[in-house]
Amino acid sequence: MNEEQLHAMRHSLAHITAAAVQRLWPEAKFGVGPVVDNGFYYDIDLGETKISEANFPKIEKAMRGLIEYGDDFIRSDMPIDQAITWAQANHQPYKEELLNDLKRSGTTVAKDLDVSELGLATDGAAAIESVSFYKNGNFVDLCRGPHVNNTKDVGVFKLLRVAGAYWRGKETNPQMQRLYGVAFATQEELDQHLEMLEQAKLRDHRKLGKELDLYTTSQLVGAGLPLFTPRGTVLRDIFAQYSNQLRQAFGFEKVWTPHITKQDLYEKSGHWAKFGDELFLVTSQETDDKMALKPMNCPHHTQIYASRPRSYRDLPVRFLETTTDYRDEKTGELGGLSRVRSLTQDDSHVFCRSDQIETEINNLLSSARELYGSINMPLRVRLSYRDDSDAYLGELPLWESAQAQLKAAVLANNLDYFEQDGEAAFYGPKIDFMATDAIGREHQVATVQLDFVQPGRFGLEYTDNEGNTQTPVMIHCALLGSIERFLSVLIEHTAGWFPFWAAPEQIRILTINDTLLEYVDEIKVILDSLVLMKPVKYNEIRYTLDNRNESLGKKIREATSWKIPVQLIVGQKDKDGREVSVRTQSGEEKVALDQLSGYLLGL
RNA sequence: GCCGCUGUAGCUCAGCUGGUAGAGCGGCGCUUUCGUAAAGCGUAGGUCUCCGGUUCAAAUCCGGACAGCGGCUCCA
Repeated sequence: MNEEQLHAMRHSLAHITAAAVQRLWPEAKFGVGPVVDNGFYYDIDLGETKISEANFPKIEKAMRGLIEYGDDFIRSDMPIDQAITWAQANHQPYKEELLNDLKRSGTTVAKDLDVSELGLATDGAAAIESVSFYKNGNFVDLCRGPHVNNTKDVGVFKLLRVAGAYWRGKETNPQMQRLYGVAFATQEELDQHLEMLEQAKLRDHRKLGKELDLYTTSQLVGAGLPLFTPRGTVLRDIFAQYSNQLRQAFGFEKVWTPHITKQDLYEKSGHWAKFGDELFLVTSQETDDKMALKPMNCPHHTQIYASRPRSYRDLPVRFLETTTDYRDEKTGELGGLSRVRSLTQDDSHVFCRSDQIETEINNLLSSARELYGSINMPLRVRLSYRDDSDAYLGELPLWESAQAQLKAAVLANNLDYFEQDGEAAFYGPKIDFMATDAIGREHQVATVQLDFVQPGRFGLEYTDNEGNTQTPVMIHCALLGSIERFLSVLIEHTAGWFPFWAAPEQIRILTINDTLLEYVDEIKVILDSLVLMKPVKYNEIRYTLDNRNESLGKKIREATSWKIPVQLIVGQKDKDGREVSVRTQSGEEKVALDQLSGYLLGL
């Protein structure tokens, strides 16, 4: 089956879903029902009636009934005004709205809805005169098609979930119920897909975070405020150190800024106007100052820059700070480590002349490539541009120039990229690195941002070689992004098998009985003196000893389920041969004691 | 924030239409010193997330809060 047929099949199933719902709830008002990855959905307004997964058997049964009945999908065309009358007569206000849009401009205007998916005209601004309908059985729907010929031709499907979704993606619109289904040509493909979802659950960072004792949460501490255990903290620290080290090589210097600040700072930066309702406010009992927990660090760093006069010879000035920010995200947006209210950024800011932008961005892009290369994580690069809304500060020509410079940098670095309007920060465009989680959702990790706005708002200056006052350009960069979100992606990417250099517990020594402790001491002397220098410098070996009175099998089982990369098994035979049995994911081998250091350094 | 679902021992879960809580793993104790993914026996753990309500009686029904999950919206 080709893509087109699969598409028609899934789209037809969306119609059959709607038809089944209409049969069960005749008062249903329908929105749109497009095809998505692996399936389809249909948005339906049932008023006070709420569909839950408990209703799925009933709906699926009705769908199967329609499929077995074998209605043809029959296309018909209707003049647009007649179609509007039809929508009114059938109490379908959402369809009526779509038809009115079509009549007015030839396309629906909600930017988040893929109009071609909706089967609606996409020919630009010209008003259209007639629209097509498809009918299967008693269900008639505005639709461009195409569909399969007959309801019997839809393959196999399964309703997966129901979720709320705002009409046309606008928060102020009524909320509809979105019925999601997956569909494939054969039962085997459907089973494979469901099996893949099951496998993905095993990599879920929330599950592994608990199993591998990386982080925890507490109802007393609050939502979106994860607590990191010793193991999780090793991961946080080692990646932060790596990220810092990469930039320190390019002249970045660490700074430190406080976690609370007067509101004035954000009013000046422009953040207050845009994000004021997402700040945690702090009250002072001593002064009338209005304070907030810092939600980001760039305004603070501007104040360090501004603390003394700067010459063109001083530039670029590069600041680096790994620090935790606090954002009062909407509760429903929180989840695992990927969206939290306390997020730690490996943040940095370059203040430079415009002729230095290219080199600085290249340095940062190469740092990002090295970091993600070291963990074999493929990323997509998103060039995040502004759109024509009024959500952005600064002059349009500066934006256009900034966007062109970022694109040039991405091209020069041969990065796999796509461009997206409306994803920029309010102060400038971004190069965002996107990673994929276990079930295919994308998350932003590294980001490089060009900012011509904040230096001006804060009155930042330097003196050029002719003695004139100039405004520097700011480049924002985080390589990990939020450490919490980075870890969520890392955990799912590796399924908890972290690279040797990053594993919280790198080595576990497993003894076979308790007569070997003197020999174990010799091994410990070797491990204690071992320090990795790549990719992170001065990375001392982290090991433990399992000397419990348990079977070797049990010790191996436990060490493996903790996903410890190296198990050193020590028994009488190893002692006699002055060697150890090294067990890794790729198998087991004997290593002579005097070669152990070299062996481990080579991992 | 919105829509839907969920919350039982440290973990994974059982507990039918209300009659007052159970398993496996883990923990602890004893025995065992055993070379490649779980040794044997014994034992202690729970105001069933919290607060209210209905009832003779609530883990079970209802309301609220808190927390988690799937989406929507948002992400400096």
